[in-house]
Amino acid sequence: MSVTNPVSALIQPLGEMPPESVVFGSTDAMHALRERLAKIAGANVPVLIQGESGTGKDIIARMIHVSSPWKTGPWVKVNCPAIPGTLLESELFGYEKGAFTGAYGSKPGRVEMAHRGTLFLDEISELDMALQSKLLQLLQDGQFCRIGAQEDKRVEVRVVCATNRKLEEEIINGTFRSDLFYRINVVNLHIPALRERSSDIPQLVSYFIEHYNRRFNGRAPMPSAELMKALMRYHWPGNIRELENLMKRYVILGSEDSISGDLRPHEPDLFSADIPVDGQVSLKKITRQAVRELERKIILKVLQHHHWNRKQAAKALNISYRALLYKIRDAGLPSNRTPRSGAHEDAQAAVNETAAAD
Amino acid sequence: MSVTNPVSALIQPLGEMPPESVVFGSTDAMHALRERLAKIAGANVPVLIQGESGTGKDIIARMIHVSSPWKTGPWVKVNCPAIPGTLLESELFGYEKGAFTGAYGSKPGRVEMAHRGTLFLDEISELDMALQSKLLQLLQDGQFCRIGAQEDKRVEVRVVCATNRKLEEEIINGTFRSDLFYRINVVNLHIPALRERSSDIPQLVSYFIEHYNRRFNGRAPMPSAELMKALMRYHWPGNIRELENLMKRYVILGSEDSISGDLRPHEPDLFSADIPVDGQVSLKKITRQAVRELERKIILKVLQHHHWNRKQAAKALNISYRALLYKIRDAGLPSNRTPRSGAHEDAQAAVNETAAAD
DNA sequence: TCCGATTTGGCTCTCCGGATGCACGTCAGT
DNA sequence: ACTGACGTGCATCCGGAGAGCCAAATCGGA
Repeated sequence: MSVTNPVSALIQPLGEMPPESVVFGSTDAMHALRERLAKIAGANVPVLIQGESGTGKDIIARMIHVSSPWKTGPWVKVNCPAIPGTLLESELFGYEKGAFTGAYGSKPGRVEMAHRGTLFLDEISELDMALQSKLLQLLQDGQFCRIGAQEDKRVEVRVVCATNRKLEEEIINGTFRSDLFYRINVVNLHIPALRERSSDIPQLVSYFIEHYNRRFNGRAPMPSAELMKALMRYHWPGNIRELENLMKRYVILGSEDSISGDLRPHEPDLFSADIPVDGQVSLKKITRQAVRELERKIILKVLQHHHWNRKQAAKALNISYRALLYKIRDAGLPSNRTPRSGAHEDAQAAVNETAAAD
Repeated sequence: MSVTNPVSALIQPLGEMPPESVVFGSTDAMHALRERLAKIAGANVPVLIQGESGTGKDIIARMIHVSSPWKTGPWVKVNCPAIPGTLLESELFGYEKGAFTGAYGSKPGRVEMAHRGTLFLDEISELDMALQSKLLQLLQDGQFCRIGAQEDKRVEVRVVCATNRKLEEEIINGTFRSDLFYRINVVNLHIPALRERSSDIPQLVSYFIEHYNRRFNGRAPMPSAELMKALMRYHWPGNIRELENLMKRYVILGSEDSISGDLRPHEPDLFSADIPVDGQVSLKKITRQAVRELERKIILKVLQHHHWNRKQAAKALNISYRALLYKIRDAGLPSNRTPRSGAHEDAQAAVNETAAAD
């Protein structure tokens, strides 16, 4: 999982991908995933890949590409959060001369570049509303429009999206369009977290050690049984990427001690709202958390209903304006929001276009 | 003008539209809708289409267009929320050279492009007030004015609007002009949600399966009776679009298991974040209620785990013994004593009995 | 039957988090 | 410049949660 510059490097070195057996391991869930992938690769339908950060979503996406009929076509990856709002649109859809100050020439967007190939949108949850709409149109009828252009263009692209968040929640929060979700969620690949398939860890470990031994001319031996056990017990918040980096360090430093310190055991999950009968769990904290959560949902809903007019919302909620602000703040909701359409700040970027949704 | 181009794209492959029988199904409400549509298509009056997201408002709108006398004219669709505020105006009405910085040339708007054709405004509730006014003028006397232009222009367009919100409420909220509403609401087509016409689902399912079998060279059989029942029970928040995508997935993946997981029945969440949109229902009350509910569950569980020993339970919950008693009381939990040798005719025992004992 | 332990309810008192009102500054539209 | 909505800081106030105390009820055991 070479982390390259998110946007450049269009045609990525596919050769660096680890062999299939390593990617998938031997867990049931991953077997199912592999089969599913084989089935869907050939059909030109959008794919949504969901999985925690570091689970290798980009590798899966690339595998979809190379096993599809468009494998000879371009492979274009766009890492959405890496590009600030306004630029992302021009990056994706391109622009015509004079579309905005500084646009002296015209430029094709990534979407066009991906014609007859695969367009991979990483972290799609980060797209702002306006771009979501444009993307939706692209998915609905294969059309899009450069910024500042008069007419629509038509492309054929296979779209693969990835995210590490639960889009369902984003929809409830109002930060993701539900119609876009239904559109990209035709096929859903959920990649389990590494800790959920710890039986694959030995295989991965040996692969990485071998790989880095070769690359660094190392002689690091297989880890001891105890260390392997520790590796399997660890909960890997960074998933495979973390494992890979740890193995890299192990090979370079060459001693087990140098990494065993990082494997501190399973910290107590503070957010498990469930009712852990066993240990002491302050009821206060749980209820507090729950109240926050609930308030957040309600406030969000009411605010949306009132077009983010806080005064009205506060009145509707029967709390003081000031209190609502408090709650909004510590609910982590956007504290500055232009009233409509969710699109803020960019004065003049996005132009044009029908985009879909009914 | 280059109108033809954008519009060429807009003259969409209507061939891809499902046959009428599928769009409408056999529900009474949809029959009525079809008749109504036939009646109004020919008259040059504005139409307002209301229906949840994904119910196929755009298809209906297109059907209006193709069955109207202007079917040879352009079909122009504008998705309002896709375009941030200021730009939408130039997009809709066009601008003259020099109207604002960056306007080096003049540009016709979508309204002009739709001359002698149909203009479809999707999600019209997202229009801001200023544009609502301009649109109102257009509807009233067929005139509009490019940004920066001196004189008005005149066009003949059939205007069709769609929204998934209740405009009546928007009016009350002051976010939609009532006069515009009356103007576009001359004919009102309300499209029922899919869940409200579940008897159409089998027909739709078979249509989609056939369609996608053909497109993907699939061999997916009709779903089993149980699956069909599940499909009809599901509440389809994404309406037809969701159904379509689910069927797509079914055809591609080829197994019922691959989709049955998505049909989980309408679970009302742990403590649902429901209602408050309607009237002003205080937030406090709701949260209070929710907290009670949650506390009740937790306390019950902890108590059971501790064999109804309140002292231990209180300690486990990190609250004072006394406080636990309070909570137990106003959670309506059995406040009786060791239920063992009940020489006591407690009204509400019922619960514990067997539980305690040791 | 009596004594101590445990449980429970009722009653205050205190304390703190959250809610409020007010003042002031900012920003955008007019 | 004026207005209205929004954001922030500050002093204040309120109510509910918690703690402490006491009395009554009940049980176990002698």
